[in-house]
Amino acid sequence: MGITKTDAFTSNQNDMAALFKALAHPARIAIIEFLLKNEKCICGDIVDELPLAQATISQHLKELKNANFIKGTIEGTAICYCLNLDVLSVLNEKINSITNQLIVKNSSRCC
Amino acid sequence: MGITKTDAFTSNQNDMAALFKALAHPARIAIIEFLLKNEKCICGDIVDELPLAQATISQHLKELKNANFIKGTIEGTAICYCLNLDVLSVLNEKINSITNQLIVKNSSRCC
DNA sequence: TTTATATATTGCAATATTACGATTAATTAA
DNA sequence: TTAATTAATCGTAATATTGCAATATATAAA
Repeated sequence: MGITKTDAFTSNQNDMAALFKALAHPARIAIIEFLLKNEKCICGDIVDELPLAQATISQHLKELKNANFIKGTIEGTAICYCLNLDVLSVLNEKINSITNQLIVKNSSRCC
Repeated sequence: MGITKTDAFTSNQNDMAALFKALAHPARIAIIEFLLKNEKCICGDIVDELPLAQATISQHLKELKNANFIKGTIEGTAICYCLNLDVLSVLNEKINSITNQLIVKNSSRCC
């Protein structure tokens, strides 16, 4: 059906999936890497950097914004987008937690 | 177009996006959580646990397997699926790296 | 006010994903 | 061999995503 059975899963499972989904496209990874290495982080710069149309990049920025990975402030006609440390920290901790649980459990693994 | 411009991005960007994509569904998060807390990890058990049809779960398992998050060994008529620590560690390090870069940079942030 | 500049939104076509019933394949038990 | 069990694959319908041209919106400069 192409539709995810959201109701069938816990809100934590849905939230985690949404975080990963926001990062599940190379353009959005590229945007995050670009924001990491640049002080100035205006949409126009990203359009110059990536081989995608302005409308497409605006769409990817919107998805990253919806997932709270980035935040934008208006600077004249331009918009300054920056990474949001909070959400990245949350994601980091969740993956750390899974990896650590697995390391502990790994002595009694079945495969 | 619904098609991602894979050629336009670095292989590292594509690889990272693929890892995140494999985790971008609540059912696959649920499968990973299930494998984390259970010693026995056979497909049938997951079908009992999740409110999805066997064919659907098999598909999700295939995606996790393709991304190397899980590995399966044949046990009689059943298949024993387990988490692959290696890939989780790689993902963990990548996110750690991004988060740490951002923490260092955060003193001079623009937003 | 008019014009230029920068980003967002809309509409649409192409492709991908999700879900499931039905079937197939492979192994075990009888 | 036959029947039972388990997981993978196929076919298909419904929905989502990606990408872009065109347009809209909003601010700054002239």
